[in-house]
Amino acid sequence: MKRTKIAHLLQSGAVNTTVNVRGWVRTKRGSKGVAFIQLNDGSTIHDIQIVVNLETLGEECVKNAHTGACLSVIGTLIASQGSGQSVEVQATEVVVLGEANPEEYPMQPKAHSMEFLRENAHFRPRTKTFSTVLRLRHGLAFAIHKFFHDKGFYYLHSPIITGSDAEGAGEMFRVTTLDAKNPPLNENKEVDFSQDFFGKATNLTVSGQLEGEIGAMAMGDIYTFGPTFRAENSNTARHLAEFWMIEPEMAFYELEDNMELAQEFIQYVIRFALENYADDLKFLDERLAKEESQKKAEERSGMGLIEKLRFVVDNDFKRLSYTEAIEVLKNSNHHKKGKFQYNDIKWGMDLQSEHERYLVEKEYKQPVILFNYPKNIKSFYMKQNVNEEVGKETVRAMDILFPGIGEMIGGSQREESYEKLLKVITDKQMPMESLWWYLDLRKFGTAPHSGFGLGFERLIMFVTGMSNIRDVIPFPRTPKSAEF
RNA sequence: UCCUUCUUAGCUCAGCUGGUCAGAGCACAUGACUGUUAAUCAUGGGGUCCUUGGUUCAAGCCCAAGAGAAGGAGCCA
Repeated sequence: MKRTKIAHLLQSGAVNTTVNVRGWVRTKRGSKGVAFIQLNDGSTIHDIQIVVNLETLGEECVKNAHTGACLSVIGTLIASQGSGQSVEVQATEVVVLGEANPEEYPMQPKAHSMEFLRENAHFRPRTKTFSTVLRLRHGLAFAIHKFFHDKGFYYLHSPIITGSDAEGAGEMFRVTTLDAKNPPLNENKEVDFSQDFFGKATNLTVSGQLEGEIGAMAMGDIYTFGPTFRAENSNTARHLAEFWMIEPEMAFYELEDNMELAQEFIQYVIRFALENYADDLKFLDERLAKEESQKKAEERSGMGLIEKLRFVVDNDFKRLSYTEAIEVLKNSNHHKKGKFQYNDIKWGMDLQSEHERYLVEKEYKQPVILFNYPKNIKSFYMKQNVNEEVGKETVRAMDILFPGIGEMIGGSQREESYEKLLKVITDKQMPMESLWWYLDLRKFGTAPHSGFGLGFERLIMFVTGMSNIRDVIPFPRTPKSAEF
């Protein structure tokens, strides 16, 4: 008999039909004559209740239906006599496809700590919270493709292995087939990468942006969406060594167009989640409310998860130039009372996360777009603003800051002038030879263009309300941790 | 990488000033119960107190080193 997914079963409500459901046991309970099994197959957050009449079917058939076991159940979908659910399956046949020895199976029908679940990442998707996160992760990925596709953007597959070491976004993972114990050396006693697989030193990509610009300078609007890798030894709830990034790159976009697109994009995908994953979000909303109620009053965010998402969808993000932001910080009571750890606020400094958090969480209480940053603290490829006083040069960069997350998006208008870009590269003593093709884009048919990068996991964190980035990716990669 | 904290039963944790301190709840097993919703009730099994070394008459508790984890910082997305 053909299997019906639980999501479909609950939606159709076709009572008095015979169905076959298959899934994993959440809990089993019951008395002498009847057993109740909560079965879940991942298709929805909701379980289906299986009712087993032990007198007619015998106790043996559910003896091994412990938490975690996989079952195939044939039965009749009926209106439930109980109050916890509207329909249930009155079983006529229960087959245990895969047992789960309760003495050894680590998952239990109770709340586990997120740490424990990370250590059991192979069973983690069987929990309510994590399967909900995974459904939303899928939904958001789909929404991202839909948003860009509907706008006429092309999905460009930037390389995972890169020979370019000039992206400057962070420490890189070396990719090599050379013998780690005994690598070939050149005259200078350095590793001779000319003998390596690619004939040169290669790494895992830290960003697809530079390749994205190649796409934009021919296809107009493109986006990349793939894994990126940073070998930074950062141990925080907001960083991963392997994470997914979305990087659109658009020809003929100025910084303002870039900011507009970024806001529209975030609002679109969040609206998509609200419209298509209401049940999952409701569960996360309640979960977060429970968590919040245990916090001290001053640490509470004051808004529920769904409320927060609606707010972001319905309101324009606050736009603020870096220079204005410095003024706001300087004039804040927080600063005057010396409450910032780095309280010496002056133009030209890189904003610390406490400053960003103050702006987003205390001053404006909404997403904030900061733009026009000092040239000296930003990347080489960003376009410089014109007519500025000496020592106060800025570039057309923008960051979008989110409450609880920090930087969600970093982007800029790119320098399209060959001469200006060449000068910056020379001044910064960057390796010209690996950037020849990047410079060629300016030499031949250059155009104003812009783009940004969005950390997919940080978006998922915001939408799900999860507080640790390791809990929004199936297989987190962090320093000292690559199990599974 | 730095700072702080943590590591006791399968899980979540308690364990006071170093001296009946090997404990609870849940889970699990067995039994009871005619429809349960984290079912309930009774009984039971279950421990390298992270590791190593030290102090002490005596260490789960104090000290040192190591391992792992969490939170914060830096870096960033």
